[in-house]
Amino acid sequence: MLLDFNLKQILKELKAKGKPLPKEYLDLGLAFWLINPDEKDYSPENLSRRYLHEGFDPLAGGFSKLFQFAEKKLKGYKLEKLFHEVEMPLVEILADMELAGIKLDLKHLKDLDKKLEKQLTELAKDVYKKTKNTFNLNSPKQLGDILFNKLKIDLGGVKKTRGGAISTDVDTLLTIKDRHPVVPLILEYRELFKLHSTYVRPLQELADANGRVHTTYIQTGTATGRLSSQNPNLQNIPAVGEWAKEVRKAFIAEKGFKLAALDYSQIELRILASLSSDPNMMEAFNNDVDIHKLTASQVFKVPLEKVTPDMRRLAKTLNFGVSYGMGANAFAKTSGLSVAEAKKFIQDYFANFKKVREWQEETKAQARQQGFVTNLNGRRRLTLEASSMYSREAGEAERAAINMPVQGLAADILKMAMVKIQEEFKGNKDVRLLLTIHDELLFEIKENKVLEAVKEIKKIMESAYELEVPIRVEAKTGVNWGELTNLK
DNA sequence: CGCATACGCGCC
DNA sequence: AAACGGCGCGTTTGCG
Repeated sequence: MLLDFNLKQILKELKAKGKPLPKEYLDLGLAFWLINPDEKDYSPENLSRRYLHEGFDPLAGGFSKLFQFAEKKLKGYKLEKLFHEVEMPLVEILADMELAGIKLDLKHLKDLDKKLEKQLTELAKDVYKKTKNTFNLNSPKQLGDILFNKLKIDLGGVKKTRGGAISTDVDTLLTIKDRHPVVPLILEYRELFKLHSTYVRPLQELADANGRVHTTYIQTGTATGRLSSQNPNLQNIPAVGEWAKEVRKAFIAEKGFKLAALDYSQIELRILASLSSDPNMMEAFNNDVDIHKLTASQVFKVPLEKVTPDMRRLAKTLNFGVSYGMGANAFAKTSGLSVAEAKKFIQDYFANFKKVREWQEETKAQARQQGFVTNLNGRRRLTLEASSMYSREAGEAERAAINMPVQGLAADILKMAMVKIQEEFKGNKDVRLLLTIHDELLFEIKENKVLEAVKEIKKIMESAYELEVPIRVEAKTGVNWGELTNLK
């Protein structure tokens, strides 16, 4: 039995050298992450410091002693199954995904790069002209000074930052966009600069000799059970808007292959329906009704046919917000309603989904009383601040507490599906899992195998876990990530 | 000079 | 005045 930290890295190195993998291995960092996922650092040095007060010196006894210590805790917390059957098998899967990487259309990126640079130069020039000033457009401080001190734009409705400065974020710029002709230019500059500096430019630099980029997944990177991705982060590639589409078009399939994206439809809301056993919400999913539309019809008290796109959009915000514990203030801000109206909508929402509120209240009580919450698989997270005397702190912990069982189970379901998919397609060179984006898996599949493989993957994903409502997966395919089309 | 922080923003 | 859960990253700015 090989016990170590960073086993993914070890496996990657062995694979790269064509050497055989150890028969049995366990990752200690992962074990300790399951025990307490809120630690930032899962190195042996830090764990030693962290657990010293329990009369234990991990470094003294070596990794074997350390694992004995972890094993006891995993057992006590009923986390062994998650550890041995989900997280550990995932290590090699992630290693393979990282080694595979995803192919980039470097020519497309270069063209995009040029277009963005040209646009940015023009926009900046225009901004300097309209403000009669030359300054660093990327400095919120300088920008705020120009907009509100030099141009004396009205401050009505403009908020302050944490540090007390006048905010220049998108929300602020949108509220003042009709107060001065330069503001829309700044909004556009912001959008394009972000795309260029965060995506288009770095991606080109990170591509290997075959034009593929290799992310690194951090398996101990979140407190809820999700994965995170870094260097580059391929879980936050732009998805909305025309420019975003151009960026996504740069992610392509190898010659002879196609990309296939399979994503869980409304997985978190399905989980919420299931956990709360809310009859109303369960019925929607059992009957395959559009949940946002249904919510709209109930909150607005109109028949389904009378739901307008605006009503649906509002209901969608409500549906998402509720699982995060959103209050009237935040809902008002994101929906454009007044706080009073927002409050009313949230009330109506919970009147319709009574059991959802009950479940949330029970979970918050648990968080306060036991100091931790768990999801259906035993995945746990400490919630010590839930009983804080500071209401802001307690509120934050409560919101995290009601979110974790939902987000954490969604993460588990995806991970369990990944493990099953790997078992099914082990050694199959025609089907490669490339990326995971929380509720979505992106594959590269040999052209003539796409239909067959996608059908099988979809089946596995939809049956990876049994909820009280059906789980649905949508599949899309195409030659690049920006132009995928539905596959049914 | 390097480093940490503030700010802002991309995704689910 | 008042944070909506989970992340990673680029740029600016101020500090040692």
